[in-house]
Amino acid sequence: MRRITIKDLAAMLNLSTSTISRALSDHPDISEATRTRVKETAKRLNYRTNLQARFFRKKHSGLLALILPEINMFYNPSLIEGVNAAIAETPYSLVMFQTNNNIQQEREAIEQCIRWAVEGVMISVTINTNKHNMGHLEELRLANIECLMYDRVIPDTDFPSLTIDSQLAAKKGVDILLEHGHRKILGIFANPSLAITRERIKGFKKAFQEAGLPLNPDHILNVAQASLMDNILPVLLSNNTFSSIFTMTDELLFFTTNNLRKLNLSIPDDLSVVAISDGIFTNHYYPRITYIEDSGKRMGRAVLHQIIANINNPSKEKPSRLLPTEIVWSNSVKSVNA
Amino acid sequence: MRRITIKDLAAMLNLSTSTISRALSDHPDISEATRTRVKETAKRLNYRTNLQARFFRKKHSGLLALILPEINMFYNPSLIEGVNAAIAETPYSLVMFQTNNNIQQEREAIEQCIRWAVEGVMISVTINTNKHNMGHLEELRLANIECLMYDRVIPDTDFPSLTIDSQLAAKKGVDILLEHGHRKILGIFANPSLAITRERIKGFKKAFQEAGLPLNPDHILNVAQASLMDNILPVLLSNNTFSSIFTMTDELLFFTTNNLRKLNLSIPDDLSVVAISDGIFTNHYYPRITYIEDSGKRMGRAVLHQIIANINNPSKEKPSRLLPTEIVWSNSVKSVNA
DNA sequence: AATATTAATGCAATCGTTTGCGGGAATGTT
DNA sequence: AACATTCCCGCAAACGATTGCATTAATATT
Repeated sequence: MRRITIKDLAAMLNLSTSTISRALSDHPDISEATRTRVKETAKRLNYRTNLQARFFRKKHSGLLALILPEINMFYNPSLIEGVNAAIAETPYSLVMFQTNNNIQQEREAIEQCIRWAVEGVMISVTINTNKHNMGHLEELRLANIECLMYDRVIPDTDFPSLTIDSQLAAKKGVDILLEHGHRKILGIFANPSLAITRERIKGFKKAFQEAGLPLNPDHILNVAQASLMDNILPVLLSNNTFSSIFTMTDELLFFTTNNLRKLNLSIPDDLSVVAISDGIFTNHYYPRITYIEDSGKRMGRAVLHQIIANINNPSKEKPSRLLPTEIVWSNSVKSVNA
Repeated sequence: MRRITIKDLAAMLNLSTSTISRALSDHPDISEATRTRVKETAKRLNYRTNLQARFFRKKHSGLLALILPEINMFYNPSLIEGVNAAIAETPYSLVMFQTNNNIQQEREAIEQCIRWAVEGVMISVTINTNKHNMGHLEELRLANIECLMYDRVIPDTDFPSLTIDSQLAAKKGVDILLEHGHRKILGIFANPSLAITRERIKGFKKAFQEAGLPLNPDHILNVAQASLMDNILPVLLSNNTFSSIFTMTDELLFFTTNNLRKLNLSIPDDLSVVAISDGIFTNHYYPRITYIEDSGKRMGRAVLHQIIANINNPSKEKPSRLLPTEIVWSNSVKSVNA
């Protein structure tokens, strides 16, 4: 049973394919009468336009690509959800690629994007991608494909990007702790090769600086892999007398809470905790944690809308944007004497 | 700067497009000399085959669709990861749709699949999809598109499906508790309109039955939404004297651990716990939980390989398969006197 | 040397849809 | 009545790649 095509409809109705095509897309040239006649038999025969053929002829693909480095429990799921929710209201479809933080896989994903002639690429780069090995991103520009970096971005390039205002978010979080009298704050950060890590560390430092307080650089912990915290944190917490912890992501927060539980330390009685969080984990976890919201879902929506906007403004300047963040309060912060 | 096409190469090398095409795909008709000549200039000019055009001509799309009802922290992320990992080794690309457990969105997703002429659809249906409203799935069959249900499947249809052996997995989990002397076991299950829920409940019951033990039906808890547990569980646990808990998913386990923490009940001293789990959460959470592994990543891989196998065997029978499960031991189960 | 065989390439149609252009019939205008 | 418009529709090319078949040139066979 072959697929019904416009030709079939044309033959069946003694019309030309052009008339069928125009009738189906409500072209004013076609009379009301034949228009409904065409549409009815199209429906009756279960005709569906072949998007592959349509986009091929129209010289665009109707495809948007989402490239992500990895998928864990946090952030990326809600980002995917946001992208999917937003794309459903557009004529585009989403193709997905995962790079496993492997730059070679990232190159291949981008090759596929070019071959597919996707109209836009939303990419969160691998942990190893930087200014000096991003030739594959340049290929996108050469191929005239819009590229928008989100979350894990490479700063100071002429590719547009979309992230939260990481620096300010971190500062806000630390400010909360400082305002509650905390001075010995352990800052837990991800891999420093990530720009967002560096930005959030900057915010951490800035909070101390603007408060006119000294910062012990040993109080900044960088963990390349969150699971390493299970080794580091018990030692660190027993050798020091931190009164509070700030984590730059949900994943780090998760491992932090695990370790506090293991060490029989409770929040906020033994330690106050603030995090930058997507909000999903923090809104379900007990005890509730005060967090600076970095909603993956919102980011997903924003990224999708932005890339479509960029596609529709091929000439205009495409600036990088920083999304603002809000504090979501809970009881994970206790006041202490400064 | 237009995209380089085969025509461009042909003109440039004074060859026909057919020769270019064949040279690029190593057709034996083409001499070694011109073959390398073509490939070199193709590389030099940064030529990339237009997949849209190729697949259009070849009458297949090179697209596989993944349809999922929702994306939460658990299971689906690792399923997506598994699918992505496996598809990377194939010539296919992945398009994704999310239905938000809305059957209308599911219909639209399937419409898109047909329009795109995807070659296979991997679908976990919405909570509302059942034998009597699955007409949209029949459309796939009419369109000659392979369809494979996974995880949330509709049983007793002639669509092939892939799930774990839910009944056996649940039985295994409960057996562990029974063997450790537990008799008052709280079974926590998801929405009973899901086939996997019903299967797992069957397994729960079967464990008691085969052990020749009575089962109090009140000990089976069905929660439509996991977050509702925050209201139900405290009451249930204070009105009863359960010695252990079995949860059928990670999400239910997560809310369970939350509530135990809130109630100051510890695992396994106050309550033993066993779950069916993807393994990601359970391998990072403290305290560790003994679980029956239902790895989303493995499922993702299996689903992808299965649908490709089905595509390549259009005529053959396509049976539904049940994946086996293994127990992963931890210290979340304490022996009690029966 | 005539014929058969093989090797290398080109011709042209094709996939399903869109679209610029042109044309005939009906209607409107003077 | 002659002309200009408007309305509806068809013709045919095009998008980029693939492929059955034809064609030419080179080589082998007798």
